[in-house]
Amino acid sequence: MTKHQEEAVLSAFFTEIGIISQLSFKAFEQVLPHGFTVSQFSVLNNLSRLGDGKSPSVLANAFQVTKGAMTNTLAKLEASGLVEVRADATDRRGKQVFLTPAGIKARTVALKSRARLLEELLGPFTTTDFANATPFLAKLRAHLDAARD
Amino acid sequence: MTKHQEEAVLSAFFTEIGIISQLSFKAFEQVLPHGFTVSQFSVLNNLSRLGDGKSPSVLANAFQVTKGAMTNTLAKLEASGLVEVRADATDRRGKQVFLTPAGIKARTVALKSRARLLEELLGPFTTTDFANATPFLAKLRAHLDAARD
DNA sequence: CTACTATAGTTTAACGTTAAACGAACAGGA
DNA sequence: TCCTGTTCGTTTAACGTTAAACTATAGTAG
Repeated sequence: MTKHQEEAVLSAFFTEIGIISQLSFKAFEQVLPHGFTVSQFSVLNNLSRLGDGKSPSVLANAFQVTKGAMTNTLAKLEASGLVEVRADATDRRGKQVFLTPAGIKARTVALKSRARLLEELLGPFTTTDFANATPFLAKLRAHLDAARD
Repeated sequence: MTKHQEEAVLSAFFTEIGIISQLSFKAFEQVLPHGFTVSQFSVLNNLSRLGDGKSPSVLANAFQVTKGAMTNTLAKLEASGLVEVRADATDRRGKQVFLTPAGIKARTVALKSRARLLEELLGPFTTTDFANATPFLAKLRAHLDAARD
């Protein structure tokens, strides 16, 4: 295989990845309640799955987003009453983010929408198709994450 | 496999896709000459590979982007002298986009940067790994593309 | 204690994008 | 010819994001 052909293979791979990412992201966003973004859902989901009380900067790190972006996302969530941001008692610079009952409810509703969407995205494929494809992607993601300077 | 587990499989797959897309996109952008965006490169590359003289709306469609976004991208490319936008003689509403010599050169330079980057992204994997993963992704992409209402 | 450095969160300007409204030009049927 | 609807490209406001500057607090070495 020539250098040029190898390049074409990688290029095709990343092109497909990019398009799938864009299409699935948009599809998810369209299924969410109006004005509710994927970022906001992701924060809610993270707090619910992994526990709340996290600081904004920890969340920003988890989602590979700047602190400014997280300030914005949390402000929206707080304005919607889905999250409560309290001062950190042990570090007066810091804050802690907690889910409200409304936030928990909003998350479960969004989760159901996502479940319906995923079923739709499944299309002619089987769960096994996706399960088979994932390990390589996970390894690749880990490599890219580590190689990021 | 329970409904919940199936959901987790799909969710994990799309999560990996999203992260890989974001990381590789950013890596590519960082490697491009300053002020040169991936969108701009993509247009140049499309015109070079598939022939120029295309209209802005055809390009907007090809990249799944609004016409307004393409207006913006083409304005930047034209301001940099990488592209020439001419009125369409047969349809006075339309325009046609042509590569300039500088545009062709800029594309080949960017292409070399991309080749170096792809080699880096290859990491511990082989070209075959990517080649094996691509067909499923391509089929999935086609499905998502078709299912998009 | 005093500096110095680092970290938490906010704010600002800039960017690329979308959605929607718009004028101009085309296409088809009455 | 006129009407109706469609398409082309641009413009505008709004959005979410980044990068960078900034304030306030914390940690640490002298």
